[in-house]
Amino acid sequence: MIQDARVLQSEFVPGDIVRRDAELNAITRALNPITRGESGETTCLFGPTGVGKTCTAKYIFERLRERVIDLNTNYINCWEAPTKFKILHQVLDGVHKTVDIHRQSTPTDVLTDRLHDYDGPPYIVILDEVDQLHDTRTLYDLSRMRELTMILIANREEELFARLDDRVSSRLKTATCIDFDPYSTTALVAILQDRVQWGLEEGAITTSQLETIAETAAGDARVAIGILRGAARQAMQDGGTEITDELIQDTVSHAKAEIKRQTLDRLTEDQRVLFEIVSENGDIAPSDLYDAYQNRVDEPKTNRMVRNYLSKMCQYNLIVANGENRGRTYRTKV
DNA sequence: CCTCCACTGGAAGATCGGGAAG
DNA sequence: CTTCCCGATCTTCCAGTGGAGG
Repeated sequence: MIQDARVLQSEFVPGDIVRRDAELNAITRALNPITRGESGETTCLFGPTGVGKTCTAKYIFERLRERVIDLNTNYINCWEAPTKFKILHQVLDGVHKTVDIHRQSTPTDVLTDRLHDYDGPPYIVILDEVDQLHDTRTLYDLSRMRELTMILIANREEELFARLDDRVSSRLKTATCIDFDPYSTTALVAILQDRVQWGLEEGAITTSQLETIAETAAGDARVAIGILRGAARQAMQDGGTEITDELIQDTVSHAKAEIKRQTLDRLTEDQRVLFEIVSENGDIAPSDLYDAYQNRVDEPKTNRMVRNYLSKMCQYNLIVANGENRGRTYRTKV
């Protein structure tokens, strides 16, 4: 039943991007100087998860590599490497400038110097989830590297720019910013159909089933593709040749649980306890939250550290803080 | 209006952990 | 092995904010 499992992975970069023509054109225009061997404009892609930001950026990568012979590219996820050292290290790694830097104890100055010494062909770096960056001055160091073109990907424009210091934001003033809106149900169906065409045998799934998937995914293509993949995999294990409605229902709830588990896996033990407490209590005041946390953990971190955790989890979209100062309460998102 | 105080988040310094040099 | 150095993490301290209650 499954013809090509690769296209059922949400990370798969399709040969054609469905329904993102305007965005593609804008990015292509910003990066056009690269085809002449110059560096392109810094480009920022904003939008919620699963709207095709990463996919579109990677697609552009591929197209540019076809047209430009001398080009270095690199994809960095700032969630996985949020510190200045790791980011700079990975950027240098993309142009093989790190052979002699193994130790963590290399001062970041050494890395910055080496960035500035780079005089190779144009170099494009995608910084995904850039709002997870610990030290936004890292962006300043990167923006001073002349041959480097940055594609920055983040959830919300305001939140990213609010965290930048003046030097960085003035550098990014001229950046091309592109907002990605959530997909409509019909757009999601079109995306799924594209994948189904390459990935599944004919007749394996109906259009109305794709619509069901698209509706539950609520604009998030990653979720939609995840459900499709799960249903196809299960149908194959069951030895069927088509996907039934019940199977879709099962997979939908399964997929939701899976996504939640993955986000929670990215948290530390202390953060997970905090998340549990918040989700058990609905709306909870900061002091009550900290008391509960102290009771539940053997070696509680300080109140200040807990506040760091909470603001981090707000950034991760796991919880929301309502109100300022005294009136603040926390609750889980969604 | 004024004072109190729970809460936030910046800054600075302490501590941890890992890799390298001696 | 010890010592040193780095980034990362955590604590300590504190100024600023704004709602509650006199």
